Amino acid sequence: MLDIKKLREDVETIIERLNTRGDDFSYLRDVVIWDEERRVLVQKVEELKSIRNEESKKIGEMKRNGEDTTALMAEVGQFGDDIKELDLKIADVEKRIFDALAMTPNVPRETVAIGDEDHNVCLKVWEEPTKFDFKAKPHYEVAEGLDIVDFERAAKITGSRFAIYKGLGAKLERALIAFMLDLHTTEHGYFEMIPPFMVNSKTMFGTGQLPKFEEDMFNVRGTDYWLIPTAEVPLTNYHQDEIIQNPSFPMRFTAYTPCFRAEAGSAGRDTRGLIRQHQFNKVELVMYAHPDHSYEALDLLTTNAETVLQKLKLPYRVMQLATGDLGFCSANTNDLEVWMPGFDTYREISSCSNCLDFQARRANIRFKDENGKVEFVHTLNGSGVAVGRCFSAILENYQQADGSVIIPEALVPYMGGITKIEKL
RNA sequence: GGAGUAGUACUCAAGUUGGCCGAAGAGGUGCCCCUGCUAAGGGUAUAGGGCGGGAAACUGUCGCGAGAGUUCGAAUCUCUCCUACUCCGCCA
Repeated sequence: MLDIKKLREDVETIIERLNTRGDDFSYLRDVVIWDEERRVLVQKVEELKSIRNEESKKIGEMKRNGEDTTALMAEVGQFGDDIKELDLKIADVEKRIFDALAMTPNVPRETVAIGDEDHNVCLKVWEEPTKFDFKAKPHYEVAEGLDIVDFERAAKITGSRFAIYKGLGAKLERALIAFMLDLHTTEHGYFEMIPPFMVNSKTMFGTGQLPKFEEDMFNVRGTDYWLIPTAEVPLTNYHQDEIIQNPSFPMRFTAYTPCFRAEAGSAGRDTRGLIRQHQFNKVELVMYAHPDHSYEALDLLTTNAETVLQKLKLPYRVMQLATGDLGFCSANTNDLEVWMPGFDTYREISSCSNCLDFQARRANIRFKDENGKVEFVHTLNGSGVAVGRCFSAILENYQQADGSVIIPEALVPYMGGITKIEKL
């Protein structure tokens, strides 16, 4: 949620910068006008309420003294209707403002390149793409060759875009989850949680999924519960409606959860394999940062996610997203893209974002500093990393000519000493 | 899932024949005094926050789980919802 006070101050600059996302945000000028209307109405109604409060108090005193109050009661009664009418007008204008702001994304950081995804900037390349002396297969062919992922039966028991991990495939997925959580909790200072995998609408609003992206989520029929599209949702909302006393920033949370996405707008894209599933596993990293230091926190968060890929020796690059490619809540996002030999390209495996106070305003997450000043925190989130895509990247980068897959050294302890997955 | 009870400030808790309650009291915490440096005693302060007005001092309004209603006026009455606890049912 944008700060209405900032919008008041300089609506033109904000519109200009929002427009770099590739949409038209000139409607925000109306929002500023509505806000002025609102303040005029508020002043009027509060004046009336003040009088009414005073007169009502007087009635109470008079009644106690046994005086006749019918005249005064009738007089004050007149205020009631005016107050009611003004309150309705205020509610109406507030709803218009709220609805508009609820659908308005965050303002991109000034330093972010302007344009669509072709303008994303490569900040870093780690290691050269893996070389093979045979033709590298895509992960789904490797997986099916080893019989460790079953797409057909998943389609039978559920539907398309689902997978069943089997045998050493299931073990590898589980090993990755444990490896990532251990890394982040013991070496990077994150606090581990297992949150609910369903959340209510208010929580979905807090992190920006609702109201705009409703069709991308799964809603549990007959309830106000939604399957989480990422653990960012429950983790970021953990301190929803709270004032955190003297926090030690950056506060760090991590969780493994499955993630559920309807993929409404991606029919026909990535239909084969594990890249785009309705359900996938992810280890998520969430930070609350001091407003003055949230970009340092973003660097740290990105580095923490990178460490996963470095320890697994998976080549990747870091891309700073251009304005047109930024997510709704984000002001600045670094994507980690892992090298996928089977596709001969880099694919996103983590997305690390600084949302500034945008989500904190929506979820009402504040803190009180030593001076007693109450402020919104800055929230950040990033994958640390997407487990299914990491699994796929391992299959593609560690595949051998005979169809087997070497287990990355860092994972061997988590695989019970197994160093290679071979066809049985 | 059924039935009942409750939800007041950092904590506990009074207040529910509507007005003198934005809220007694206790604990906790801050500051001061006495003693002394281990207890203990006395005094005093301690809603935060949202939304407005104001250069500021300050001030208005809304806040007693949430929302709506009745009324000149609601913590107190009515309705809906949420949460916790107890009992029953079911169950990993």
